[in-house]
Amino acid sequence: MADVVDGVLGALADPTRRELLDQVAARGQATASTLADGLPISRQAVVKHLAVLDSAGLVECTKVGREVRYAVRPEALDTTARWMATLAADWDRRLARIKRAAETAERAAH
Amino acid sequence: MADVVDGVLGALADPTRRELLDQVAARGQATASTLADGLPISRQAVVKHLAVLDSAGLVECTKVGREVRYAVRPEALDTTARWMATLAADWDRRLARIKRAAETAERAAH
DNA sequence: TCCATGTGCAACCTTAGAGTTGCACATCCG
DNA sequence: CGGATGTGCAACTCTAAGGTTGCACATGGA
Repeated sequence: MADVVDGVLGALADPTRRELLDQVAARGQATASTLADGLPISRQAVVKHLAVLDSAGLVECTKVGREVRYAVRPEALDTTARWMATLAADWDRRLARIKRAAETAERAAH
Repeated sequence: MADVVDGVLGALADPTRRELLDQVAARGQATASTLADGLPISRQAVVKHLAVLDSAGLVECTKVGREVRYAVRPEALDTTARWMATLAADWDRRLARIKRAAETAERAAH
């Protein structure tokens, strides 16, 4: 799971890749050429981004004739969301414990 | 919220920063010098990472005498986790709709 | 007061990655 | 078949980010 999270976080760090994901999700399917039309970057740049997203498990690609269609894949994103939520909850628990300990010490000081 | 998510994703993309967050969370409080002792990088590198984490809202720092203590702050992480979970759910809905449409078309073709 | 400890600041090095361009290769269609 | 369209591959540029080092500036304690 750590590998998945690592890949997803690395992939989502780039705003352009998030934009690409939004586009692909909105269209259901999309090719690198089509996506490049709607962005201020070249097709090759889009291809590289899609490769990163693919190795992170965020998209999958299918060859249809001479074109390659990309679609979104929610599993890795879901895994990462759960990891993050768990981490946040863990932090909350630790902070609550620390606060409690501080209050106890405070009372003892009086 | 987009700003928060952007900052958090950028900050969490680096493995060293995730390690730092783990350390800070585990200790409750920690200084840059202390953290640097347990990592193969210099104090200055740690300071830079903590600055990134701070501007992402993932940690907060307090000056105590001549030292600066860092602590974890869950809000931004929680916000990002929710954003991500919502996005994953959105993708799921879209994919389900597409699948349904495909099956309907399949039936109609017979 | 003097020294040790902990930070802050600034200059510098190095590399990963975001982006580009050019061209070759495959596939569809008139 | 031959041209148009869509990809793949490779070399190249450029900037930002991670990391280091050196030194100056505070603060606590003997």
